[in-house]
Amino acid sequence: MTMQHKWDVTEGEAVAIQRALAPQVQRTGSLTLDTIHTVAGIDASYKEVGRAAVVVFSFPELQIIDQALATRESVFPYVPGLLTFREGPAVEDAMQKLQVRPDVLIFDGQGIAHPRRMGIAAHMGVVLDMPSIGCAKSRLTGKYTDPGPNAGDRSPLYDRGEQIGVVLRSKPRTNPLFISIGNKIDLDLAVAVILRCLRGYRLPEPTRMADKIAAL
DNA sequence: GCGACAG
DNA sequence: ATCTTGTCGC
Repeated sequence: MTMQHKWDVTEGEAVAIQRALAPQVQRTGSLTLDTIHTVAGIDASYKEVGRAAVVVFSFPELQIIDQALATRESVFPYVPGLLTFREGPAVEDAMQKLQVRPDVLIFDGQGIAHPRRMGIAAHMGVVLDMPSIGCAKSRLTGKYTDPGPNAGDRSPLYDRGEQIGVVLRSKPRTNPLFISIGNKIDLDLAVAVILRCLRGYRLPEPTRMADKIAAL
């Protein structure tokens, strides 16, 4: 059974929560490219307060059909590996304001490509009990060889004997994206969804738009 | 003990 | 994440 947890915790408690929640991540799902009709991009920005933006797009048309914004006092500091405890609260608020419940969530951060396999996409996927994908702009953990120079070229991301994600060249002459599953989806479908959300920019349309809207 | 380190 | 103009390259 999935239940909620508090966000007002110490770093030690945050790590304990990640370890306790990790077993609840579902690395496969029942979704397919044909049953996905909506995808949402999620991102947050920080100044005095934190702002989280969620933008829902029709899929595969990629037209905006809903969006929500939420602000929250930033309490937890940015600590590599504990990003969820900084951005999670605002994301949770924004998700609650949404009128449409998207089929898949795309986060600007890691999914299971994380030391404890609990990056923000995996964590929020479990808490919200929704399919989710991690689409980070840089590496947190894992080893890989640079993917080829063409759009679509990819190479596996490994850590401790298992593949935890895919390093994807989304656009020529730009740094690759780090794709990993969040919850209730498999890696192949996650990559397929990201590829179909690309529109000529390095970032997929959902997170690119959420990024733009979250910026203060 | 020395690096690495999502946003 | 954020501070920040112009500039090199496709």
